[in-house]
Amino acid sequence: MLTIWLNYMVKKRKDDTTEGKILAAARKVFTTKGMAGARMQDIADEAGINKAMLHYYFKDKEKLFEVVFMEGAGEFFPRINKLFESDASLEEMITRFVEEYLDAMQRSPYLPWFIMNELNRDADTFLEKIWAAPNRPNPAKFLALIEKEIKKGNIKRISPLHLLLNLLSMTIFPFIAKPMITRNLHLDEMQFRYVIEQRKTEIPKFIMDSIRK
Amino acid sequence: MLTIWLNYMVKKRKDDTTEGKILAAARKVFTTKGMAGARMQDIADEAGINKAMLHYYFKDKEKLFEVVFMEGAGEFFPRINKLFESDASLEEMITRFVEEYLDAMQRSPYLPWFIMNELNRDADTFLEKIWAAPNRPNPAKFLALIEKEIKKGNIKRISPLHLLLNLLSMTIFPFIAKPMITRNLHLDEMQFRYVIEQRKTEIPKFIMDSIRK
DNA sequence: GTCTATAATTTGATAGAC
DNA sequence: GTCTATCAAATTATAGAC
Repeated sequence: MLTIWLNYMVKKRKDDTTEGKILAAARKVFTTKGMAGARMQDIADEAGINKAMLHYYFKDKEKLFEVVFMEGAGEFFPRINKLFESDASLEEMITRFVEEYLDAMQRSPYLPWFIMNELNRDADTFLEKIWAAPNRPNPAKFLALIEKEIKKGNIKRISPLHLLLNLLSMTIFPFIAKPMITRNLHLDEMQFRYVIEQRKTEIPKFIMDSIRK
Repeated sequence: MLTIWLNYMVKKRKDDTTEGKILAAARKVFTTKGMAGARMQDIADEAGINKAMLHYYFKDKEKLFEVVFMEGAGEFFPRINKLFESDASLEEMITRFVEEYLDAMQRSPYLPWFIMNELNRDADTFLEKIWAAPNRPNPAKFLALIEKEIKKGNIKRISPLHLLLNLLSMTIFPFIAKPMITRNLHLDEMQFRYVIEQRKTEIPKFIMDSIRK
């Protein structure tokens, strides 16, 4: 009885089903090599099965890629929205956004690069679908809040647009430039993680120091 | 006599030779689609010639890619070095770096993405070669200058590493995220150029406001 | 559902005429 | 140097046995 229950729990774990193994493998290969560079054979090997299974479960390469991409975009974009749609103060908003975003990206470091990458290749195809999703990125509220804070005299006069760009840049860029950064600054994996950890406080401090009156 | 001279001048223009046409086409295709996504046929079409010519001039795809990549990296990295090795003051250094970098990228907007992209794919292969080049990126001097300015009490205590990361992020990231940015903020090509133009003053101001005592 | 074997397609590269 | 036609290799996709 216990074994049945254990079996059930284990079987339920996504990564133990064939479909789950394929998805995990596809995620890994697509996010590191991109759509064009990924090979179906690599994905099959990574999943420990054969190519035919990939087609059995996901029809063709494009379909499999789309699942992985949309899943990735779904993780990448809503975190931006959390920032935009929260009711917190500006400082709190910024702090929490940086923290949560860096945490999420520590778990999937290749995600920012992967999303940006495929967006550069095929912006219209994918942005169309992301756009249609319920939690599409909407910076309007964040921009409006900054305007309000300026008018209330709480922060310096600054372009809301550029503040937003600065925030996103400082948070996301290090993951995209990771190979360049680790190499040029002689950082190993652990040290890079530590630098990212530091940025959770460094970025909000840097921003607030700049806009505080 | 005049026509001979004119002919000579015209023939000398790189883009009018077959080799020049190929290089220009390869630049365009490789920087937008990447090594894996680029097709030799696309390059040939873009150049207005046939595939055989590509191999006649550049042996194979990999060799052609390497020429384009190293040429691009040669343009991308030395501008970082100009910052690192100048004798200017910190503020002047930052201002000039941002200005020159954004100018260069306005001319080749896909360059940052292209370099980062291939570095993500094949970091060791290319960083090895870039590293061997005489003008390899060397942030040490910039980091040292920041330390000095802190000790002299000219600026706030701040982590030099994070300041460097912030500077690079804010300058380079918008070009990598261009499709996302233009789409989400409803910017057309002209407006994007204008925003970049604004950043030449916005970024240095943002940084100096943050680190000034 | 899973496998092996094979077909079909795409794409890089070359041969050979001009 | 340039072109057309063709080959060779890599890669996606499917057929069919179990």
